[in-house]
Amino acid sequence: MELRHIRYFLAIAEEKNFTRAASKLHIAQPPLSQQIKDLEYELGTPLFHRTPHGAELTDAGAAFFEAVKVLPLQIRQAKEAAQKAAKGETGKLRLGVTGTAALHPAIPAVIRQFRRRYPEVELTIEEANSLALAQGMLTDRLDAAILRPSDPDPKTLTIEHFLTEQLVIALPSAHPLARDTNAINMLALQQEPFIMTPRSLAVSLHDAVVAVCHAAGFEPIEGQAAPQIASILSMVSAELGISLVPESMRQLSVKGVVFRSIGDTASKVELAVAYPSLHPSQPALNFAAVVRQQKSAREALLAE
Amino acid sequence: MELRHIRYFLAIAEEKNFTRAASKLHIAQPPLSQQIKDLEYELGTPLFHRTPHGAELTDAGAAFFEAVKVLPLQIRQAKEAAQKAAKGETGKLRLGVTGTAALHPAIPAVIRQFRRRYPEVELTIEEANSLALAQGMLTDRLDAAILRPSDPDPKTLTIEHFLTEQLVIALPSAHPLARDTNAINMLALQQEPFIMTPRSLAVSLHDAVVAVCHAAGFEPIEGQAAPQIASILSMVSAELGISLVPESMRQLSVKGVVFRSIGDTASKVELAVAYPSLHPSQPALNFAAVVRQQKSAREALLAE
DNA sequence: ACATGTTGATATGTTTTAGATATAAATATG
DNA sequence: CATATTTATATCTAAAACATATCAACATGT
Repeated sequence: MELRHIRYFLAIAEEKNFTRAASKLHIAQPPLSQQIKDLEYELGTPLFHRTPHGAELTDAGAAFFEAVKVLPLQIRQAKEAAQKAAKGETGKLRLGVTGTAALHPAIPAVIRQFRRRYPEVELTIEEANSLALAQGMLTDRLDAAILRPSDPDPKTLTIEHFLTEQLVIALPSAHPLARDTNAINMLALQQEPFIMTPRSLAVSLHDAVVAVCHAAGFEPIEGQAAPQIASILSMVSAELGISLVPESMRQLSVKGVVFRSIGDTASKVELAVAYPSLHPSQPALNFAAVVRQQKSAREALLAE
Repeated sequence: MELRHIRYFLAIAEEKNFTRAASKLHIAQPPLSQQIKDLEYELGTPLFHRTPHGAELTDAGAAFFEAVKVLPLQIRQAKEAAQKAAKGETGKLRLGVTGTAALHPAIPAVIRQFRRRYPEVELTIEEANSLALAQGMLTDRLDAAILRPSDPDPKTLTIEHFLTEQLVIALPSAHPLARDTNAINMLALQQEPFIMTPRSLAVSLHDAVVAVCHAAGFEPIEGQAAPQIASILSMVSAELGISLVPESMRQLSVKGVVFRSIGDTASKVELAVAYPSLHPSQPALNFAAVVRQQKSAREALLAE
């Protein structure tokens, strides 16, 4: 039995007439009779009473009709389900976000935009450092991530730049330099211990901090290591040292910590969207597309 | 899209391997690849990731799988539904029973047997006189009936004899002849008015009564006409006359009525099963078969 | 490292079968 | 009773499913 038999059977059941059904099916009447004959042979029972004015269902035909009438709709829905999944309109997106990015207002904006555009995609968000995110994507635990890119990232990931932000200085509020709200010259910090995330966990942030110091002409004194942004700020608050953090951290107001701009040296850290190069899921590609679109919108806004 | 595509797709999804799926489907591997390619083209998206060690579902493939995995079962069930209906194991039987037959113990036995043999058939029973039953079958209100056959029944009905029963005399209990429990000679009744169903409603019963009188050598005096068996007996009870009724009526004990056997003359009325000759429903044929079987059983029992 | 055995894809020929055309048989209808 | 319906049958054609042979890609094991 093939779907053709079902389609032909249903057409005759509806038209109650072989000839009309055949023309509706865009075939001639003899092959239609033939196909129904084959179907009846396979079922072992006639499905229609043939009369000189058409055809009507037998009891067996009526029972068969009840069982198969939903099939064409089911087939159409199966097709649509496959196509929606292929377009990434259904399914799931396991998204990773690096800890120091979640506070940037562009990130929730991107996520909001994605949810609006793809409401049927089940979205789960995981927060971790950039290294863990990269590994998550390679081990198929994550589909895409917002992270701070680093050049030595393996070629197995596709990374698309999203935005660049400045670094700012996080100071204990009791620090002498905190009295002034003006920008601070980096050289004034060359004796301070720098609280940093270990390079192994967040390559690009670490390197950016070091680069700023080098540009100012000194090597930073490495103070306490801290794996997450929250712990950095509480260490600053505890007066264990100072830190350079992305400016979006200003969103976070922590007691005993003030932020100051860098006065003399240019600095930048990047946020990017990443997904596996090998078999990226369609929702991941769609998410990257939303990021690109948001990036254009941001840049148009900044250019005004 | 044809069911072949679904079957092939499901086989590969299960085996996760084109070659193994092909041998399971008893076809070679190239046509299988070709069919899947065609299916993917129709859906507009790949369904499998081909790898050097087999094939696994894409997201679209997984969505398609969820939608079509029940189809083979559904097709099988549709087939079975048609076959059961064709065998008369499902559907309905609208059965008519003539009023003077319902009391014969063989009738409930037949119905009980049919219900046991065809438990999924919806059975409705209607009681009416033989004429109404015959018309009901010709106007497709009834599928089969137990009735008292009469020769002039149109050739549009198939009638199969079931059993023959004797007539007995129904007397008011105050009647002088009721004092004796012996059989009564018909000639003793030639002055009594006979309460009868009109010939137009129950040809064979009427004719049988008249035949018994003729055999005894007299013309019965027609008394009150009564359409149903219950009214005959209450008229006898009211001493409006006497009546000849099928012996199964002895089951009915009506106050003021006694039954006596006919002493001298042979008499018989028949019960038969009937169904339309033109398009008998399978349940009707099955019912007739149960009647035949019950008839054999009865005759074997009586022959002992 | 390289031969070997997997995998699925491609090319081409054969066979099956769906469908077309022509016609017949059956049965209502004017 | 002729005519216009209906579905069924016979025969042919064209499409498509399938088979065989072969290839290309990749993993694996000596």
